[in-house]
Amino acid sequence: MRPYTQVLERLRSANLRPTRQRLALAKLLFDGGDRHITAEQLHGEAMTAGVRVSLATVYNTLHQFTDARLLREIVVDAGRSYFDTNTSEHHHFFYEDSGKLEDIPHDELHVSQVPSAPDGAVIKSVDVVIRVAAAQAAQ
Amino acid sequence: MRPYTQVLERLRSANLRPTRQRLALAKLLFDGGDRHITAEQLHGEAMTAGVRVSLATVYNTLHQFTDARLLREIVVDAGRSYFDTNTSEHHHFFYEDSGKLEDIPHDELHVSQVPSAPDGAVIKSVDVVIRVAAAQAAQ
DNA sequence: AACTACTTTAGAGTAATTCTAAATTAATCC
DNA sequence: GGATTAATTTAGAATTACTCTAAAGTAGTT
Repeated sequence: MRPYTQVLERLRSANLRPTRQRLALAKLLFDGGDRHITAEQLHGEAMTAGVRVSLATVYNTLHQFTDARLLREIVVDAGRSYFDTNTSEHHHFFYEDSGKLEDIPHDELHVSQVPSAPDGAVIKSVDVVIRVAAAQAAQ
Repeated sequence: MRPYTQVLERLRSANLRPTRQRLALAKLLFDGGDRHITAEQLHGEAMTAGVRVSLATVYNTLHQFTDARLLREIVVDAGRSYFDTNTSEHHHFFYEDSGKLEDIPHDELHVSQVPSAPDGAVIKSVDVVIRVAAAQAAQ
């Protein structure tokens, strides 16, 4: 269990204390490669791993990590937020049947001719979601 | 108030009876050009217009219309579904500040090199959302 | 060790949506 | 056109995901 230098630094620069709960959640989030996870799922994993942490703290932590750019929030499903440990620019497949998300590497999909934002507004992100489902009638 | 031939036909082909509530909601939805509206908003409009209809029926009707391809459901905001009266292929600007959606015509934005769906799955849609906010720190 | 500010937490509260079971209405059949 | 059957609507309860609150706990500082 080596010290998470990157996490620690990010926490410090965001003025977030490296508490037991934040470090345990960071370990669950960032030790498994690229992940897409909901708050309830992460809370479940913490419980399973024997980490005592409340659901409220999981929500707080996910939002703080998102603000600190350690996570990215993804909305693809009504009434549920996913958090993505991959913060680099990329897009997603969304499996409607299972509710799973999968990264599409940045170089495998290109959006061209992005219209400019209206006056006084700036583009915050360009999000592409390709929804897929078990083979049957498409669209 | 001419008879909504298209709506009536779609309802018929979806085995949905043209009830007072469905016809009134169809009128509110399809009489104003392209619209992006939530269930609560539509229910509010119905109330204002003096149409007696329950919120449950508004939800049922929106989903039935979506299944009948009269509407398209759009998820851009955690915990809120929008319904779009424009069912042709196009994408959206989402104004994070106001919660408003705006169409991007199909020919103004192009997604290239769409990766193919994994085996056994089909692509149901490719949705692009450009999130914009009042000018300040971008991304 | 003491102080102060930040954190965590249980549980209440909220918003959007879905469910349920009873009442209503539409379409069909004589 | 009234009776029958099946679809529809509805109020209100239930559910889900999430946020808030205020009290107790913990971290960093002196």
